[in-house]
Amino acid sequence: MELQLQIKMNPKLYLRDPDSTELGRNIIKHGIKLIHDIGFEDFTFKKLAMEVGSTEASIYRYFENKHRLLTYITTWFWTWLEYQLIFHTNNLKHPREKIDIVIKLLTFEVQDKFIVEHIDKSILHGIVICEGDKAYLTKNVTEDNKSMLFKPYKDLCHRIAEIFLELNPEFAFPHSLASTLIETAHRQMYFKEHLPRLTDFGKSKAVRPLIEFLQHLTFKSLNN
Amino acid sequence: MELQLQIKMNPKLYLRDPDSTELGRNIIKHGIKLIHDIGFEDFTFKKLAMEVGSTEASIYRYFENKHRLLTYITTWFWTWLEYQLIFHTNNLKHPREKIDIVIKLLTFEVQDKFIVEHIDKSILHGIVICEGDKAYLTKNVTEDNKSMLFKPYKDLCHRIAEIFLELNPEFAFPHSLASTLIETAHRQMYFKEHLPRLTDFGKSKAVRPLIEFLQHLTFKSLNN
DNA sequence: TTTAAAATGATAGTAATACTATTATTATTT
DNA sequence: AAATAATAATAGTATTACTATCATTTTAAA
Repeated sequence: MELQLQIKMNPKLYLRDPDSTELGRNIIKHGIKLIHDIGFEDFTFKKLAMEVGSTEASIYRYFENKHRLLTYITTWFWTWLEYQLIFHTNNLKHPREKIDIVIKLLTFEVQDKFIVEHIDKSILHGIVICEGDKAYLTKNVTEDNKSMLFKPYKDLCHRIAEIFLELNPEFAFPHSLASTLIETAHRQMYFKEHLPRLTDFGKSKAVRPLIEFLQHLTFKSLNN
Repeated sequence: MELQLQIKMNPKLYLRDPDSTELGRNIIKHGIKLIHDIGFEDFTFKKLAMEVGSTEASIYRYFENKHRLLTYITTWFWTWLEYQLIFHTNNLKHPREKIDIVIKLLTFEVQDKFIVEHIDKSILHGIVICEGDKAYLTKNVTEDNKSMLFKPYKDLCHRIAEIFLELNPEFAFPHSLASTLIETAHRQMYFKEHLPRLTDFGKSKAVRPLIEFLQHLTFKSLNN
């Protein structure tokens, strides 16, 4: 069973809703692919226009600039992740099981339950790992934050924090642990692939050691 | 007592050693200030040349591009941090105390023991928090890594990992915990200032809660 | 079904960025 | 004092990051 999914995005993320037109969806689709292939620094709207078979000017009608597009797709990812989290923890009783789901979601080890025809979530996950932080590591954070652009990330963080509190209602740092878990999952995956000496996982494809590390970190931290 | 310090940098980081000339040191000095002020994205060599009172072309004789300059200064920071760590843990017996030093160093709560006239380490710390990750989050990681550009970061990470193993020789993830601690310290400081809802620290200036969080995370993780 | 409105494509253009090259001038070293 | 090296001044190129205009196509409303 898979569910059709349409995520309603904050209108401040775009000039024209990319989800409402064929061209818009193509911008997202090829944008994800191109950013993944050449990296955010080398990515330009001109190159994207070539891929899409459209023009630079047309893409600028959808997004103010490439940074907004990056914020759009990473934000989309956080929203989707929260949906997945809700879905997969729905029938679980024990917070311990829910945390296992959180960790498996962050390491992309959970079967995707939602269909979105034009978004390749595995590639998108790769972008979030490599480029995701660049969405908020800018001089515009404060302004973007006021426009609520990071709300989905905060919502996800808060939801995870609440699960932590289920397990240990006395825990003093649920949000910090949640954001640390999210960031650490991604960063350690990046290190594992590109700077393995910063980890203890070796360069094998296995995600098992990473999952164990994240579980260790989380549960040790929560059991006071 | 303060010690004069000169850090020998990997020659692959620069075209001409900025530490060998007045102009070179000015490039580092004003580079740090300017990146901090306007952010790495808006930072250009032309603007830097204005600040320094020199020309774009002259700066290009020192650094291939602005990304190399960023890598240079962040790498300098890691080397300096390792020196500080060695210095401050020198006479300590118990690994517990050493870890406390590590955490205080990462949150900039330790008195600096080294003088470097042209580098403002407090501003540099700010850059490492906001822009530091951009040094390795690029499509050039692998190549840069082969040129050993990230060695100081790995060395620091390894040194911290060894301290962890002193406390718990059985611990399976010393390097991952070390890199997580470093990254988390910086990221949580960033969140605290710009996206406080991702933390539990509030927006007050106090670093005490952050230090407690990092201590909690580290010691709980290590005591098996 | 026609008409109006909206979206797109094609094209052009501007200011800034990210460089490279050349030559004259100023320091430094021998 | 001559040779060498570093810098300043200047110019120039390709690319980036946009904005503007207008003709054409697509979509929606009357």
